Amino acid sequence: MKDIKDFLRSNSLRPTKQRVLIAEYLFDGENKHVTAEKLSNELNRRRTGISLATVYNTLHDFYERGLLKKLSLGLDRVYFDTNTDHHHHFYSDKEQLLIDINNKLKVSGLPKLPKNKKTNKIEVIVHLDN
Amino acid sequence: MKDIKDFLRSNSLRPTKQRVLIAEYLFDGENKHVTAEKLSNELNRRRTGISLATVYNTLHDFYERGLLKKLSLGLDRVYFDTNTDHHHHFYSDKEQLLIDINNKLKVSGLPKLPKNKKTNKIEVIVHLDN
DNA sequence: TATCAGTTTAGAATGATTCTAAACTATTGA
DNA sequence: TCAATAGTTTAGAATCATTCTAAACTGATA
Ligand SMILES: [Mn+2]
Ligand SMILES: [Mn+2]
Ligand SMILES: [Zn+2]
Ligand SMILES: [Zn+2]
Repeated sequence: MKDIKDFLRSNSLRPTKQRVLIAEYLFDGENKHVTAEKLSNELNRRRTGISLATVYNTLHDFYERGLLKKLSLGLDRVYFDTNTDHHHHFYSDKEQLLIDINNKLKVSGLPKLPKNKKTNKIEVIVHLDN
Repeated sequence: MKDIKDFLRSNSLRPTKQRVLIAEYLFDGENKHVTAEKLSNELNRRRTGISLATVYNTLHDFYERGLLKKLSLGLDRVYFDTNTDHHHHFYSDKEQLLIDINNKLKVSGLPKLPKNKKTNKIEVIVHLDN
């Protein structure tokens, strides 16, 4: 798609066929939470022949351009989030469940910050069971 | 210390000299956030000769007995928290900073839960910069 | 004190991620 | 058009926190 190539170029990324295929999947309109492994599986399902190294490189490139958010919620497995607005999550480690909370959550009652520190962002994770 | 041996026994843990030394350090009255590596370094500083495997085993044993909380905040490194009350954190990945928020935070404006799910706990992480 | 379940330990294994360095390709200026 | 080059892809090695293995050790019990 011409659109996706321009999208990549406008983010200082050469529109290689690998990046085009990955971007087409990730930015198809619906928000996604993917791990490198899950994305790689999906790309294999599509017979793209894209290597796992390229999946990692591309996710990292997109992240550095601000096209993805990076989530480190549980142990050892990084999620990349196509929803780059500030938002929160329902999360279940056991069920590999990750759902956006786009509502305006409000967190009140915070104590004063440590000296010489400023808040970067407030992250709310609603851990689910059952 | 007799107290610590009883404390361990009352939690179905044999008071070996390794566990006694680790418990003495962890439960000395001030709340701590330790990684296996940081705890191992501290124990080496004290010339205890406790192996890293035992540090992992003991942290895990204490966690299973509910004597520690487990925190997976950033990438790849697990923190164990001697504060077992429900609480939140100021956190800086870059500075390895982790400070308890014991105030009664309030989170309001949550949307309805996904079907057939219930909230286990709400975790608030205030990410700090600078 | 003998027995045995529980514990400790060194070292191997695991697994997500990063690194390396060689082959490949999109871009561009002549 | 196309050579030159900077950027990209890739297989496989390396990294590193953590877990596993299985053999040696020890606290509890009778
Ligand atoms: Mn890891
Ligand atoms: Mn790991
Ligand atoms: Zn999200
Ligand atoms: Zn804490």
